[in-house]
Amino acid sequence: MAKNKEPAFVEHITPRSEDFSQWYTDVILKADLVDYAPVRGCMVIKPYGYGIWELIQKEMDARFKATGHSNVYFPMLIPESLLLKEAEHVEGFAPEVAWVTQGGTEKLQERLAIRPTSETLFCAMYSKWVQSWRDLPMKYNQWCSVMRWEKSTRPFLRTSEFLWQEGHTIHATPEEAQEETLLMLEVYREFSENVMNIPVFTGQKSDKEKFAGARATYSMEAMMQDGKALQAGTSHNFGTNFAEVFDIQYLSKDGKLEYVHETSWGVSTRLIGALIMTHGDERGLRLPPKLAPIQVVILPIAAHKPGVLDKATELAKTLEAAGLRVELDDRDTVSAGWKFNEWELKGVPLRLELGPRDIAQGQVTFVRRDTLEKGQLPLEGIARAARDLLEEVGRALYRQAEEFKDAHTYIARNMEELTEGVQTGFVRASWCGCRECEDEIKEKTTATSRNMPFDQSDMPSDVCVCCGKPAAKVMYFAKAY
RNA sequence: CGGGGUGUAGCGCAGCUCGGUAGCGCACGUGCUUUGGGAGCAUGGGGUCGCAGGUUCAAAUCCUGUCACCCCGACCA
Repeated sequence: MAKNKEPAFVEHITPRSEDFSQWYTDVILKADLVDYAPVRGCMVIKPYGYGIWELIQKEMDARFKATGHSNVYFPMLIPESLLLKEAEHVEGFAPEVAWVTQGGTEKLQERLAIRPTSETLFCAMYSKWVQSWRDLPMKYNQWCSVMRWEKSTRPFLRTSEFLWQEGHTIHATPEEAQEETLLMLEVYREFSENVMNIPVFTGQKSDKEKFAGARATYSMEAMMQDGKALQAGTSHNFGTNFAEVFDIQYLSKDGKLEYVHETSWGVSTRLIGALIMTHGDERGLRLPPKLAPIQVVILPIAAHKPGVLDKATELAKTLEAAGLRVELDDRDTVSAGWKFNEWELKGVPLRLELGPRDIAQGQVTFVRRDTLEKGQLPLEGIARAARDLLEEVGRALYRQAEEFKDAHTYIARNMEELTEGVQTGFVRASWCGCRECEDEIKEKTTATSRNMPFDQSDMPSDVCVCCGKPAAKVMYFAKAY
């Protein structure tokens, strides 16, 4: 057999190196994460894809609770008058709002927006609920879907309706609100690195790129394997901007009426897109162990031979008892070779093969999805060994992503270097801070400002990469999804 | 929104130029043989050709419109 030929399964997925976009589409469809819905721009998230989202929710929600937040549910419809209250906010979202204009057979007196985000609704309710400083802070979160009438869509990255969580909090002081804003960004960063195994750039957005109605927006930006940026989570500080418009006031300790300071923060099913584009390879998905709906797949080999299936079932039970998410693939309708490729496409982090030879020697054959490294483990103590291996897979995925990120992060001192850098990655540059330069950079390179790192100490240059005037900030630039 | 492409069986495609009984591979059903990297043979089932108009004795094929999806741009927290 010709060893240098590509294996047959490669024909089923467009090579990642050849066409990254098509590869992405092929992988999500073939791994059975989503399907296109009959509604324009909408997708159905299928069981395997939704399983990933459920695990994201579970991990994320525990972190929200641990930082003192409670879950609530707000309606999906927003009266037009409410949405129109904050001018900057409306301007930002108006072009992509879907409207309900009729109820049953009657035309509505006032149009209702299908929520593109819920700041205005939260504000309306907060203004009813807050009386005194004793009511503060209020720290709520909701898991829901929102709708934005996007012109061009891609599964998980940009769809008309998408699932997310939106946290909305109000505080007595600016200091508390800022602390909350940065705390939740930190929650997102920790989650991304430890649960998704994705390194991120955290920092503050420019005025141009900040959220409509926010005083300050912070983001985490992840680098995809084509070098483009994916905004993976945002945290906003509104100051008293919305409070003044919606009249959210409280009576302070010394008896004065004060406006509350408000924050909001969110992540969405876009994170699943980030997983795919960060870790995926030519064979398909490589899921981080903490988010894999199936962490270990067990393949009985020559399952018709006596004892094999029993032993495999026993192995599955042992691992399940140890708290692992296990699938025993005992299908007799497809060959072992087929199963190998299928589970690799679906990104299961660890595969255990159990055949007559393994059983005779009291061992199991393992294959790591991240490296495809193959070896043997004793059946004795297998649960512990499997758990250790899964942890190592997670660490290895992170290391690999981090190496890629570091190798594709460049320093630019002039426009030539910036232009070249954003072709394959992120560019760290000094910036004067003015909108004109940001626009010019986008015009010339199609790259946008991503965020300004918190550590501003290491300036690439003391003049702006674009206009040559004195530099004010270190900014990352990249092409973005 | 602009440029390019694609819609024919569950999936991948051919047929369209030049109108004349709907095809192929995979998958699926049944039987036997197989089983450690995408098994083999035999046999069988499945399609208002994206949708709507039009031309014609006759349309998957020609004409008009429309919808959806993919890629590249533009736009966009």
